[in-house]
Amino acid sequence: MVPVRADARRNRDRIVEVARDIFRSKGYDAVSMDEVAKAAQVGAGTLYRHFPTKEDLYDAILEAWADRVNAAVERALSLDAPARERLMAWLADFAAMLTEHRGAAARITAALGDPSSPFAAKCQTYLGANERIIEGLASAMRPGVEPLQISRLVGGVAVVADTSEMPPGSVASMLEIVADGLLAQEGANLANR
Amino acid sequence: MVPVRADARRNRDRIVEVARDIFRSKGYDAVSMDEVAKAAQVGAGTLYRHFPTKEDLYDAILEAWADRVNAAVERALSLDAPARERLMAWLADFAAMLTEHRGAAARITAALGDPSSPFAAKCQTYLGANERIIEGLASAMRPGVEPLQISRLVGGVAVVADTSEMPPGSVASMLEIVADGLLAQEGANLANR
DNA sequence: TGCAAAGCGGAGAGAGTCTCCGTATAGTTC
DNA sequence: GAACTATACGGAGACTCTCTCCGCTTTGCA
Repeated sequence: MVPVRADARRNRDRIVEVARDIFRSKGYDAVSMDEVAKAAQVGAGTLYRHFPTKEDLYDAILEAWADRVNAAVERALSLDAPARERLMAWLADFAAMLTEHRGAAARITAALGDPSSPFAAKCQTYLGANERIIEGLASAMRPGVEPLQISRLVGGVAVVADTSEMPPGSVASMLEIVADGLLAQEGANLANR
Repeated sequence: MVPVRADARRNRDRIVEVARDIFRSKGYDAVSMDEVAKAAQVGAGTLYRHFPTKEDLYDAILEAWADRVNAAVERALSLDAPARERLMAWLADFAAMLTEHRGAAARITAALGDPSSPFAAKCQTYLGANERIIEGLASAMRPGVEPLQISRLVGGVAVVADTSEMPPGSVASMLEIVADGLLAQEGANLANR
């Protein structure tokens, strides 16, 4: 086992903690690495040794994310409500988590199909969550829907919400359209075909 | 009326022409303004006098866009086919136009609610097109759908498609889900509620 | 206490966007 | 067609951001 020097661990922890606050208050794109280094009182070299890219740093900040995603799935599935309402609960929770830090939704969603991304582990969590949703609501779900599709649809809505200064409620109404699409049964709209 | 010097007009036209090719081959983000200036054989100062920002330059490149958007609407509405098919024709055309230049979908979609954006005029075209679609397919359309909602949903799908290296067909299947959501009638999924 | 090995930090390379301002030229006036 | 002025040109460089290199410092073990 490789020993980790105490100063290294201390610096790493302080960087993550400080960076989390800065990202939350200013958004991903508006934060420079120099700014993080200064705030954490380390040199740029130190920052970059711990986190080779800005995305790696962001990935470390999202450490606890997986747990929250899984909790949201369980919460939605365990609701005593119709399938549509449970689906909406999940979609809304997930979109909210994606837009928690400005600029994050686009990066995470873009990484969905890229195993080499620093966010690959987060994406697996995300895809797994949607897999659970599809299983849990199987009887009501549109036939043939895949986790990747739901992930991308909600990701797309989240990206737009993130970059558009939308009034509250707008996101929800867009998600309702997506939800209805995801629940559409064959022949449900036969009259329109 | 303010006279326009011949050299100025010549340069402006050449810049737009050259830039269109470069953006098409490399994508918005991968092109630097210096590169455009060099290719158009003008100095950086000249480029920036004609187009104060990179987005202004891009806006000029999209000059003929409005016509194509409107043509796509007319084409979709005039199809002799069920509403769902006509809606899909439009959504697919529009998503394709948005992803024509890599990086453009995100910028145009983000500008939808921002009247001060250089793309404001393009956004009006886009919103107007969706207004026509809603009117044209009114009887089949989900009650209460607004142009801004469709614009953002398709924009979201386009952004994801643009940043994700998706296999052909994936975009279409996501748009089908959106289309079904947009056509969902009250009570259509009653069994799930 | 001594000494590798690991870690630190900041100057600066490289890439962008965009500005400033001295120079050149188009178009008008006589 | 020469002189003049408003307009346009061009490129050096200011500023910002990500990320690297390498001489110096600190840690933890013997």
